Amino acid sequence: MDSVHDNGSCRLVVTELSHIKKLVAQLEVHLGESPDLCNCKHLTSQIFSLTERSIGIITSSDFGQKRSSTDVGLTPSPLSSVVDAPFKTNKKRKMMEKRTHQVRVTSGSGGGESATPVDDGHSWRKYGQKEILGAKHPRGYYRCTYRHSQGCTATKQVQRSDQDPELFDVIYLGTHTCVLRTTPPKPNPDARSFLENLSANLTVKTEGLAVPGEPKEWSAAATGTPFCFSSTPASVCLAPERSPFSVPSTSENWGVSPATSDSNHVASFAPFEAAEWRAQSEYQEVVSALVAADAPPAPALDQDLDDDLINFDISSFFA
DNA sequence: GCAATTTGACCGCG
DNA sequence: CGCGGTCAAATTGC
Repeated sequence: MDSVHDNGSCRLVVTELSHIKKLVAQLEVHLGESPDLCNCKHLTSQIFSLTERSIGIITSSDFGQKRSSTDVGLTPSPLSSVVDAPFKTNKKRKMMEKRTHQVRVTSGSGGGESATPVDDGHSWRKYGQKEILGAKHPRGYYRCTYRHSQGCTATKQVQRSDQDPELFDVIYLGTHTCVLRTTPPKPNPDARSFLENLSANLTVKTEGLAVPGEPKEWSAAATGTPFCFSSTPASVCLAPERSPFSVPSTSENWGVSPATSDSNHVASFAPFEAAEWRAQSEYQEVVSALVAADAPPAPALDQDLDDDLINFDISSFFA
């Protein structure tokens, strides 16, 4: 974990992110000349602020150490960490493993709350919600949709952070024994092509410039593409299948992920299968934020991911 | 009509 | 006894 905070690496990332900022700024200038492209300008500003945030996170050295009172007891470790917490000898109650893990959702356009932190590739069904003492936001309880049909005992709890509305604590309990649907082709079999694809899409979007002002703005964020490079998930986010997310009917989506009951086709990244998740997810988070998808973390990518992906990122992103 | 979500009640642990 | 977790009836959405 400490290795992640290695100074050199951080500096590198910061440098690269700064580079992105510059590029985006340039891009914005260019876009400014074309009235049609104001929507893209909007995107660039989103990218810009996102990048800035990432830099901030990194330079704060603790990677988003912002404390939220609710963190106490939930996530002993910093942002987006996966924690193995051997359960305190509870007799019968939950001898299952517990993994805590924070997820940041960036809704970019300030559209307020977005609906779902991440979809982890499993189908969850909400079975409860509770106000938690001392926490502003209630906690949502989810179990695997296939609990009965396949006897899968996995559950998760999702709670929004008090202070940072974009931060969610997700606690996974137990392991999935259900059969994951056939893993769809990973969005990033190769980071390079992945990003080329991305930039290609960006280009297309620049030209297409579909309906800007639609209520999409919000739904885009809620749609399961929390990281907003676009308001049209299908085009940029490389996970077009994810769009059918139904925003929970509640006005208070605050964060209980929409139980992804319909996420049959979601690019899978299962916290349990992807054992590599650990601390490197700190970088991953930044990376995935930049990449506008939360899917990438596939078992295949290991520690190499950090550096490689970031490098790819920077170089091919706007190239 | 079915499946998913909501929400108050219930239960067990500390 | 309070709090957190789960259950299950009612409600809502597709």
